[in-house]
Amino acid sequence: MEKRITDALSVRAGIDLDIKFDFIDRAKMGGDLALRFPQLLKDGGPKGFMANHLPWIVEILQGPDFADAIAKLETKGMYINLTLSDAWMLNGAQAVTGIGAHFGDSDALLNRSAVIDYSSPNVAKTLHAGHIRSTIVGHVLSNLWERSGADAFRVNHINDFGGFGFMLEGYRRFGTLFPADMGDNDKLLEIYKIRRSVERILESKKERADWDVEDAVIAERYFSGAGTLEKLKSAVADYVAAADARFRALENGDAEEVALWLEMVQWSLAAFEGFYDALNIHFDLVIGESFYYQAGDATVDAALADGTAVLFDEGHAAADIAVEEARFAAGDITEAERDNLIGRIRKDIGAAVVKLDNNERFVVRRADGQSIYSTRDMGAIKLRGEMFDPTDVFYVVGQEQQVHFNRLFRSAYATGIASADKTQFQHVYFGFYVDAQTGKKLSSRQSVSNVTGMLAAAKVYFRNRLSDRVTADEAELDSAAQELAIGSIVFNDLKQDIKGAVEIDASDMDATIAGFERSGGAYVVYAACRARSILRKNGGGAAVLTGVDYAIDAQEADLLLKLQQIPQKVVAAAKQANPSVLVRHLMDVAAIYNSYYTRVPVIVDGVANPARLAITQAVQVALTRALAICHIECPEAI
RNA sequence: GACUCCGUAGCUCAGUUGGAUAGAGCAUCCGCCUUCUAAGCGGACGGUCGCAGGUUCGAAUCCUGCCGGGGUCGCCA
Repeated sequence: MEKRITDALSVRAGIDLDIKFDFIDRAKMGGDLALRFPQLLKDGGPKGFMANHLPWIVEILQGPDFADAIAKLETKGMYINLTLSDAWMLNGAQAVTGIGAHFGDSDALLNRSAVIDYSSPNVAKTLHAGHIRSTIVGHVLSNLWERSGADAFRVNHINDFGGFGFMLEGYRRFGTLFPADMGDNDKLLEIYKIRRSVERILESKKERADWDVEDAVIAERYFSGAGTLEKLKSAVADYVAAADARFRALENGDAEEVALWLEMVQWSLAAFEGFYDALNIHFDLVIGESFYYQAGDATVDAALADGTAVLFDEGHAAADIAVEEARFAAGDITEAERDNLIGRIRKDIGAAVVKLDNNERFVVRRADGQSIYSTRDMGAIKLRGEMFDPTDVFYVVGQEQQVHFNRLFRSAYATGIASADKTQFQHVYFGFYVDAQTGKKLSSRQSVSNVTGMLAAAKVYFRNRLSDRVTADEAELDSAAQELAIGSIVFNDLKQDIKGAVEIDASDMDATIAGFERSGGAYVVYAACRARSILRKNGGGAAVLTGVDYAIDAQEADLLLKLQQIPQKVVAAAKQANPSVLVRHLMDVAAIYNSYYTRVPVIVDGVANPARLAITQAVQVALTRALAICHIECPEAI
């Protein structure tokens, strides 16, 4: 419809018109569709437009070409409000039902191919709440791109390499000290905990009496005899040196280290699988960052060879320091800033860096020759370019990594491993789960960050709610509860702009899950189930509209127009990398349908009204399919 | 301090890229289950769009400067 109008009016105007179509409310504004013409408005503002352009536009729209679709046309100032015909509305409803399982699909992004990098758990660390967000947002973003016609490649970039020297060394060094009943993966988590505990103590620079109680227990268990800050410091230094040696051996392919590393990675992956199964989310490609190590190293060597990266030596540092001195002398930065920047410049001496504008650097290899995550991220960009030839690459990772990705993307262009003409990179970041009480980010120590616990609690919650109101066998109740649990967590994550924080009440899991339920996921699912219930009662027969003369009312018009907009919303959500664009629209649809359902009976005295049945079929199909794009399944009955 | 995100109703958030009288949900209050599922529906109450300037026929939206909050600050990932 929009295209039809744009084409017809553009021919007459002699230019490609960019028309804004606003969907409006019959009850409030007296129409379905409002037209606005920003280009024609430029000359002379609203008054000029009304004098020079309005008459011919009205003439065309009221002419025979649009008689089938436009029932009424009104002008209000600079707006042209159209009321669409009843027949056009009902045809639209029939079309939605006809498209069925493919409703929501379009070819808007047909020539694009997207790599979506999401979830990215750390081997040997516990999955925290942020991984749920990344996993859900990344998965739904992939769905959105796929359904908009693009190729979407779902990639899980497992962090299986960085810091692994600590694991390899720790596993041997602390092996006899672990509790006897500790499982393999838990040992890895324990090693990480040891490292964090002693780091915290050393950072605090406090003596034994003032150590954090939990940290002190760990330190004493695994570093026996290190009862003073000084002794602990040297014991840890010894551990770090040994860990570095292990990591170097791993990088160099030492058979024994590689074998143990592979075994450890498997322990973690097995633990992650449980989480992905519970969410029913899977990937096209699960590759550890270790896979990209050699490619990354080669990328750095190539960049060093062609001069896009440099071994940052005293000379480079002196030049950069001179720049900062000059900025200080010119009064652009304060003395403290200058000292801070110079400190950082000195720190980078010896490392391989990509020089960026604004006197920034991106370290791509450590001074001691070891790779870091940026090395491997560069390798990943190179190899993915060869594997997928993407037009768009999304990294669905928390907002705390903004600086890293900003520099990574600039470095990718600077070193030529990606071309700005061809590939767009985007860091899709999201807010944290925060404590509802304090507004602060939840720490990984807090129990709610245990993802499997959250899912299990949600399932129990919905299982109890269901058994109160539905009679079904145990298996059906279980699967419905599982779908609602996933659906409500997913919906809660996607209902608002993903940049925002999600509040969790860490002290009360039931209240938290109830909050998820209220956030709207169950509401939308419920609307779809009611529609299905009517269709079931009618015996599943399709609506026959031949010879039906039915006057569409204002609410029906609103509902049907909203359904028609869903495919556009899918595309908009994909392009903006923001699923909430679609989710909010679905909440609107559900609200209108719930009201309609209560107000207007479809089946009276055992006979279904064909037009209302057609509308109900369309709503059922549209909601179910659109929710599926958002990774929310509708149970048969709730 | 630098960078970045945010500030709209008591609370949580929308606001279609500068257009019509700024919208939802929750909370509060009033009504509705003998009628296709009440996880629902109808109604009421509630706003100086952080503050101050500027651009424009027109600003919650764009620009500048303040104020307040979250996050990050790099050879960890």
